[in-house]
Amino acid sequence: MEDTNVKLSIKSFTVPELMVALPESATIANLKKAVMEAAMKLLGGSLHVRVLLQGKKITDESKSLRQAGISIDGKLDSLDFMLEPNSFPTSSSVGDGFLVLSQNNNQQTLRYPALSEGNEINSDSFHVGTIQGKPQGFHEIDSNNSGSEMQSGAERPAKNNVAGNELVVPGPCALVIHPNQAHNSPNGLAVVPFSQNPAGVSTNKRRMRRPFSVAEVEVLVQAVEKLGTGRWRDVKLHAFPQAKHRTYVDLKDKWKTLVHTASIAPHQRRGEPVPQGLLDRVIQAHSYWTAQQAKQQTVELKIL
DNA sequence: CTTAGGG
DNA sequence: CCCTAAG
Repeated sequence: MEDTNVKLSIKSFTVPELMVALPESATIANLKKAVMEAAMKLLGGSLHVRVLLQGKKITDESKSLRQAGISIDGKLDSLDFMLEPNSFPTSSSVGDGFLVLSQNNNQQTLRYPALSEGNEINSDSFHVGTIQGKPQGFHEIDSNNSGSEMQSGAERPAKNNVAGNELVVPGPCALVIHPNQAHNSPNGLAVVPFSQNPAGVSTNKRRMRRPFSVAEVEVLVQAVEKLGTGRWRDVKLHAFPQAKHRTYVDLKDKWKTLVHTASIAPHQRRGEPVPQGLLDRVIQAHSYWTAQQAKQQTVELKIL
């Protein structure tokens, strides 16, 4: 039995989101120190490494890489590693499902809101890096790490979070500066644990990439064939009522890419190949509903 | 909040 | 995926 080595390289680690608060009078040096302390505190605590393949977490640790689908020929679309606080043991006792990087229970507790999404993947785990496997044992890495930006734009205009029954976008942490009072701490700086955004600072975190599976595409196409391309709210409700991710805007965007995908040569397509049969249906439906929409507009003009 | 498109 | 002007 061949046992080829699956070589992987992690291009870079995105530091988990850190919370830092300090007075405006603090210096850049103070800022650096505060961030350093937050980082050290995080690393000092025990963390877990979670492995995700194409957005789905791999829970069965007894699986071999090959069985899990992490093989050279397994056209790995995206292998992700995330660091998670060792707050709540997922299920079993010790040494269970994860690799414990560090077993140090430091003093102050940096809290990371554990907002789970039922059966879905915890969207607020820390995305650390992405690795991609290539057919020939070559490996690239998704340079697009969606992690915390600790550079300049640490803040943006407040976003209106949809608070409906769905469309839940956690994003509890971000590096923010408390413009308010100077906490009483050794040097006026303080690494504080916060639950939300006390100062009303926008918590914007890019969502993790979740490539549509062929099965999902199938469902989407089915829905669009029935409902058309102008009622994404309904498409979402009919095709992905339970998927917390996959908002109607996502579905609309996916349809857009599908239409495009169907128009380009197969060799130019990326990701898991979508059956040509499905792409044909995409074109059919797209064509049909586009014409339908044109007719609608004609009617509207007649009325006017 | 939903549509509809550009970014 | 994100951002947003319009509706």
